Amino acid sequence: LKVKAMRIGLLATRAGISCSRIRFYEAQGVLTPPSRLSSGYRDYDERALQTLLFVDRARSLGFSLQEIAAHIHFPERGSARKAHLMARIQEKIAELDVLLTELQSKRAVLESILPELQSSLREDQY
Amino acid sequence: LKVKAMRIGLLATRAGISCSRIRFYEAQGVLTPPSRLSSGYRDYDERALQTLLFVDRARSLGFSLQEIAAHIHFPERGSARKAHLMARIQEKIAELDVLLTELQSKRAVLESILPELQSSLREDQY
DNA sequence: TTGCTCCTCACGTCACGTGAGGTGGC
DNA sequence: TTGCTCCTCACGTCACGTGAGGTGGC
Repeated sequence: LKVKAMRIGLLATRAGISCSRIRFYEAQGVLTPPSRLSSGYRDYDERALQTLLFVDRARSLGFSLQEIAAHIHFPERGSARKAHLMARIQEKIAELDVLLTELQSKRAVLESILPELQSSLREDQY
Repeated sequence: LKVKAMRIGLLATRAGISCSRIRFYEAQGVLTPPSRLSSGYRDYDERALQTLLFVDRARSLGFSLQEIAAHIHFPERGSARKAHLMARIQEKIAELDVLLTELQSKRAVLESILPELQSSLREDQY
Protein backbone atom coordinates (compact mmCIF):
# COMPACT_ATOMS: atom_id res chain seq x y z
CA LEU A 1 0.00 0.00 0.00
CA LYS A 2 2.12 2.88 -1.25
CA VAL A 3 0.19 6.10 -1.39
CA LYS A 4 2.73 8.89 -1.53
CA ALA A 5 6.05 7.42 -2.52
CA MET A 6 8.87 9.89 -2.95
CA ARG A 7 12.50 9.00 -3.26
CA ILE A 8 15.33 11.15 -1.96
CA GLY A 9 16.12 12.82 -5.28
CA LEU A 10 12.61 14.17 -5.72
CA LEU A 11 12.41 15.22 -2.09
CA ALA A 12 15.72 17.06 -2.44
CA THR A 13 14.50 18.90 -5.54
CA ARG A 14 11.24 19.88 -3.86
CA ALA A 15 12.96 21.07 -0.72
CA GLY A 16 15.67 22.83 -2.69
CA ILE A 17 18.52 21.06 -0.91
CA SER A 18 20.98 18.25 -1.70
CA CYS A 19 20.49 14.51 -1.16
CA SER A 20 23.60 14.33 1.01
CA ARG A 21 22.15 16.98 3.25
CA ILE A 22 18.95 15.00 3.72
CA ARG A 23 20.95 11.90 4.65
CA PHE A 24 23.03 14.01 7.00
CA TYR A 25 19.95 15.39 8.74
CA GLU A 26 18.72 11.84 9.22
CA ALA A 27 22.06 10.76 10.68
CA GLN A 28 21.94 13.73 13.07
CA GLY A 29 18.46 12.88 14.29
CA VAL A 30 16.83 15.97 12.83
CA LEU A 31 14.82 14.00 10.28
CA THR A 32 13.03 10.76 11.15
CA PRO A 33 14.40 7.78 9.18
CA PRO A 34 11.88 7.01 6.44
CA SER A 35 10.66 3.58 5.39
CA ARG A 36 12.64 1.81 2.70
CA LEU A 37 11.61 0.31 -0.60
CA SER A 38 12.57 -3.31 -1.26
CA SER A 39 15.56 -1.93 -3.14
CA GLY A 40 16.76 -0.17 0.01
CA TYR A 41 15.88 3.27 -1.35
CA ARG A 42 14.49 5.77 1.16
CA ASP A 43 10.77 6.43 0.67
CA TYR A 44 9.42 9.73 1.99
CA ASP A 45 5.99 11.24 2.51
CA GLU A 46 4.82 14.87 2.53
CA ARG A 47 5.57 15.26 6.23
CA ALA A 48 9.25 14.83 5.48
CA LEU A 49 9.08 17.72 3.03
CA GLN A 50 7.44 19.95 5.64
CA THR A 51 10.12 19.04 8.16
CA LEU A 52 12.90 19.81 5.70
CA LEU A 53 11.43 23.18 4.79
CA PHE A 54 11.19 24.01 8.47
CA VAL A 55 14.76 22.90 9.18
CA ASP A 56 16.10 24.84 6.23
CA ARG A 57 14.33 28.00 7.27
CA ALA A 58 15.50 27.67 10.87
CA ARG A 59 19.07 27.12 9.67
CA SER A 60 18.88 30.20 7.47
CA LEU A 61 17.86 32.20 10.52
CA GLY A 62 20.97 31.12 12.40
CA PHE A 63 19.81 28.15 14.47
CA SER A 64 22.15 25.16 14.78
CA LEU A 65 20.99 21.65 13.98
CA GLN A 66 21.16 20.82 17.69
CA GLU A 67 18.84 23.68 18.51
CA ILE A 68 16.46 22.65 15.73
CA ALA A 69 16.51 19.01 16.84
CA ALA A 70 15.74 20.11 20.40
CA HIS A 71 12.67 21.97 19.19
CA ILE A 72 11.47 19.15 16.95
CA HIS A 73 11.80 16.63 19.78
CA PHE A 74 10.26 18.90 22.38
CA PRO A 75 8.40 16.48 24.70
CA GLU A 76 5.15 18.39 24.72
CA ARG A 77 2.86 20.03 22.20
CA GLY A 78 1.15 23.12 23.50
CA SER A 79 1.79 26.40 25.18
CA ALA A 80 4.99 25.32 26.93
CA ARG A 81 6.44 24.42 23.57
CA LYS A 82 5.47 27.74 22.11
CA ALA A 83 6.86 29.65 25.07
CA HIS A 84 10.11 27.70 24.77
CA LEU A 85 10.35 28.52 21.10
CA MET A 86 9.77 32.20 21.70
CA ALA A 87 12.47 32.24 24.37
CA ARG A 88 14.94 30.63 21.93
CA ILE A 89 14.09 33.20 19.29
CA GLN A 90 14.70 36.02 21.71
CA GLU A 91 18.01 34.47 22.73
CA LYS A 92 18.97 34.20 19.07
CA ILE A 93 18.17 37.87 18.54
CA ALA A 94 20.38 38.73 21.50
CA GLU A 95 23.19 36.59 20.05
CA LEU A 96 22.83 38.37 16.73
CA ASP A 97 23.06 41.73 18.46
CA VAL A 98 26.33 40.75 20.12
CA LEU A 99 27.68 39.49 16.80
CA LEU A 100 26.56 42.60 14.95
CA THR A 101 28.32 44.81 17.47
CA GLU A 102 31.52 42.78 17.14
CA LEU A 103 31.47 42.90 13.37
CA GLN A 104 30.80 46.62 13.31
CA SER A 105 33.70 47.10 15.66
CA LYS A 106 35.99 45.06 13.40
CA ARG A 107 34.82 47.05 10.43
CA ALA A 108 35.63 50.32 12.20
CA VAL A 109 39.14 49.12 13.07
CA LEU A 110 39.78 48.04 9.47
CA GLU A 111 38.59 51.43 8.22
CA SER A 112 40.92 53.18 10.64
CA ILE A 113 43.91 51.12 9.51
CA LEU A 114 43.67 52.23 5.88
CA PRO A 115 44.69 55.89 6.29
CA GLU A 116 47.42 54.92 8.80
CA LEU A 117 48.86 52.53 6.27
CA GLN A 118 48.56 55.07 3.49
CA SER A 119 50.52 57.70 5.35
CA SER A 120 53.22 55.41 6.71
CA LEU A 121 56.45 56.08 4.82
CA ARG A 122 58.69 53.64 6.59
CA GLU A 123 58.75 49.94 5.75
CA ASP A 124 56.87 48.08 8.41
CA GLN A 125 57.78 44.55 9.24
CA TYR A 126 54.18 43.56 8.67
CA LEU B 1 75.47 31.02 21.97
CA LYS B 2 71.96 31.49 23.31
CA VAL B 3 71.01 35.12 23.56
CA LYS B 4 67.26 35.25 23.76
CA ALA B 5 66.00 31.81 24.66
CA MET B 6 62.27 31.54 25.17
CA ARG B 7 60.34 28.30 25.40
CA ILE B 8 56.80 27.86 24.16
CA GLY B 9 55.11 28.33 27.52
CA LEU B 10 56.63 31.75 28.08
CA LEU B 11 55.97 32.80 24.50
CA ALA B 12 52.34 31.72 24.87
CA THR B 13 51.94 33.73 28.06
CA ARG B 14 53.49 36.81 26.51
CA ALA B 15 51.38 36.55 23.35
CA GLY B 16 48.27 35.76 25.35
CA ILE B 17 47.50 32.57 23.45
CA SER B 18 47.78 28.82 24.08
CA CYS B 19 50.77 26.58 23.40
CA SER B 20 48.69 24.34 21.17
CA ARG B 21 47.77 27.33 19.08
CA ILE B 22 51.44 28.23 18.57
CA ARG B 23 52.22 24.66 17.47
CA PHE B 24 49.22 24.77 15.18
CA TYR B 25 50.36 28.00 13.55
CA GLU B 26 53.76 26.43 12.94
CA ALA B 27 52.15 23.35 11.35
CA GLN B 28 50.08 25.62 9.11
CA GLY B 29 53.13 27.55 7.93
CA VAL B 30 52.07 30.81 9.55
CA LEU B 31 54.92 30.74 12.05
CA THR B 32 58.47 29.78 11.08
CA PRO B 33 59.66 26.63 12.89
CA PRO B 34 62.04 27.77 15.63
CA SER B 35 65.34 26.19 16.56
CA ARG B 36 65.26 23.43 19.14
CA LEU B 37 67.11 22.97 22.39
CA SER B 38 69.02 19.73 22.89
CA SER B 39 65.98 18.51 24.78
CA GLY B 40 63.82 18.97 21.68
CA TYR B 41 62.01 21.97 23.20
CA ARG B 42 61.18 24.81 20.82
CA ASP B 43 63.32 27.90 21.39
CA TYR B 44 61.88 31.24 20.26
CA ASP B 45 63.21 34.77 19.85
CA GLU B 46 61.46 38.15 20.01
CA ARG B 47 60.58 38.06 16.32
CA ALA B 48 58.32 35.10 16.97
CA LEU B 49 56.43 37.14 19.54
CA GLN B 50 55.94 39.97 17.07
CA THR B 51 54.67 37.53 14.46
CA LEU B 52 52.22 35.99 16.90
CA LEU B 53 50.88 39.37 17.97
CA PHE B 54 50.39 40.28 14.33
CA VAL B 55 48.65 36.99 13.52
CA ASP B 56 46.40 37.27 16.53
CA ARG B 57 45.36 40.79 15.64
CA ALA B 58 44.71 39.88 12.01
CA ARG B 59 42.63 36.88 13.13
CA SER B 60 40.61 39.08 15.48
CA LEU B 61 39.84 41.35 12.53
CA GLY B 62 38.40 38.46 10.55
CA PHE B 63 41.29 37.30 8.37
CA SER B 64 41.75 33.56 7.88
CA LEU B 65 45.09 31.87 8.56
CA GLN B 66 45.50 31.33 4.82
CA GLU B 67 45.08 35.03 4.16
CA ILE B 68 47.51 35.87 6.92
CA ALA B 69 50.07 33.35 5.67
CA ALA B 70 49.76 34.80 2.17
CA HIS B 71 50.61 38.24 3.52
CA ILE B 72 53.50 37.04 5.65
CA HIS B 73 55.01 35.17 2.72
CA PHE B 74 54.44 37.95 0.24
CA PRO B 75 57.41 37.69 -2.16
CA GLU B 76 58.33 41.35 -2.04
CA ARG B 77 58.83 44.01 0.58
CA GLY B 78 57.81 47.46 -0.55
CA SER B 79 54.96 49.38 -2.10
CA ALA B 80 53.44 46.41 -3.95
CA ARG B 81 53.15 44.60 -0.66
CA LYS B 82 51.50 47.57 0.97
CA ALA B 83 49.09 48.04 -1.95
CA HIS B 84 48.22 44.35 -1.77
CA LEU B 85 47.53 44.58 1.93
CA MET B 86 45.31 47.61 1.51
CA ALA B 87 43.34 45.83 -1.21
CA ARG B 88 42.80 42.83 1.12
CA ILE B 89 41.61 45.12 3.88
CA GLN B 90 39.12 46.77 1.57
CA GLU B 91 37.89 43.37 0.43
CA LYS B 92 37.46 42.34 4.04
CA ILE B 93 35.45 45.45 4.75
CA ALA B 94 33.21 44.62 1.80
CA GLU B 95 32.78 41.05 3.11
CA LEU B 96 31.84 42.41 6.50
CA ASP B 97 29.26 44.68 4.92
CA VAL B 98 27.63 41.74 3.17
CA LEU B 99 27.64 39.75 6.38
CA LEU B 100 26.25 42.65 8.40
CA THR B 101 23.39 43.06 5.95
CA GLU B 102 22.59 39.35 6.13
CA LEU B 103 22.60 39.29 9.90
CA GLN B 104 20.43 42.37 10.14
CA SER B 105 17.98 40.74 7.76
CA LYS B 106 17.89 37.59 9.90
CA ARG B 107 17.34 39.69 12.96
CA ALA B 108 14.41 41.46 11.32
CA VAL B 109 12.80 38.15 10.33
CA LEU B 110 13.18 36.79 13.87
CA GLU B 111 11.61 39.94 15.30
CA SER B 112 8.69 39.61 12.91
CA ILE B 113 8.10 35.99 13.89
CA LEU B 114 7.54 36.78 17.56
CA PRO B 115 4.19 38.63 17.30
CA GLU B 116 2.94 36.12 14.70
CA LEU B 117 3.68 33.30 17.08
CA GLN B 118 2.11 35.17 20.00
CA SER B 119 -1.18 35.71 18.19
CA SER B 120 -1.47 32.25 16.68
CA LEU B 121 -4.18 30.34 18.52
CA ARG B 122 -4.05 27.12 16.61
CA GLU B 123 -1.43 24.46 17.28
CA ASP B 124 1.18 24.59 14.55
CA GLN B 125 3.02 21.50 13.59
CA TYR B 126 6.25 23.34 14.22
C1' DT C 1 61.31 11.15 43.74
C1' DT C 2 58.13 14.86 42.80
C1' DG C 3 56.32 18.42 39.74
C1' DC C 4 56.32 21.22 35.98
C1' DT C 5 57.14 21.80 31.13
C1' DC C 6 57.58 20.11 26.99
C1' DC C 7 57.02 16.52 23.04
C1' DT C 8 54.06 14.07 19.23
C1' DC C 9 50.06 12.06 17.57
C1' DA C 10 45.02 11.62 17.18
C1' DC C 11 40.35 12.71 17.86
C1' DG C 12 36.32 16.07 18.42
C1' DT C 13 33.94 20.28 16.88
C1' DC C 14 30.06 22.16 12.78
C1' DA C 15 27.40 21.24 8.72
C1' DC C 16 27.81 19.53 5.22
C1' DG C 17 30.19 18.46 -0.03
C1' DT C 18 32.56 15.26 -2.64
C1' DG C 19 34.37 11.28 -4.23
C1' DA C 20 34.94 5.92 -4.15
C1' DG C 21 32.99 1.73 -5.13
C1' DG C 22 28.89 -0.75 -5.69
C1' DT C 23 23.83 -1.86 -6.78
C1' DG C 24 18.62 -1.43 -8.48
C1' DG C 25 15.16 -0.66 -12.16
C1' DC C 26 13.48 0.82 -16.41
C1' DT D 1 23.62 -2.97 -22.36
C1' DT D 2 23.31 1.87 -21.19
C1' DG D 3 22.11 5.53 -17.95
C1' DC D 4 20.16 7.32 -14.09
C1' DT D 5 19.25 6.95 -9.25
C1' DC D 6 20.25 5.30 -5.17
C1' DC D 7 23.27 3.03 -1.35
C1' DT D 8 27.17 3.25 2.38
C1' DC D 9 31.47 4.61 4.00
C1' DA D 10 35.32 7.87 4.46
C1' DC D 11 37.80 11.99 3.91
C1' DG D 12 38.23 17.26 3.57
C1' DT D 13 36.93 21.83 5.32
C1' DC D 14 38.36 25.74 9.58
C1' DA D 15 40.97 26.81 13.68
C1' DC D 16 41.97 25.16 17.09
C1' DG D 17 41.15 22.47 22.24
C1' DT D 18 41.79 18.42 24.66
C1' DG D 19 43.39 14.27 25.99
C1' DA D 20 46.82 10.10 25.72
C1' DG D 21 51.17 8.51 26.58
C1' DG D 22 55.81 9.68 27.12
C1' DT D 23 60.18 12.48 28.26
C1' DG D 24 63.57 16.45 30.08
C1' DG D 25 65.50 19.27 33.88
C1' DC D 26 65.72 21.25 38.26
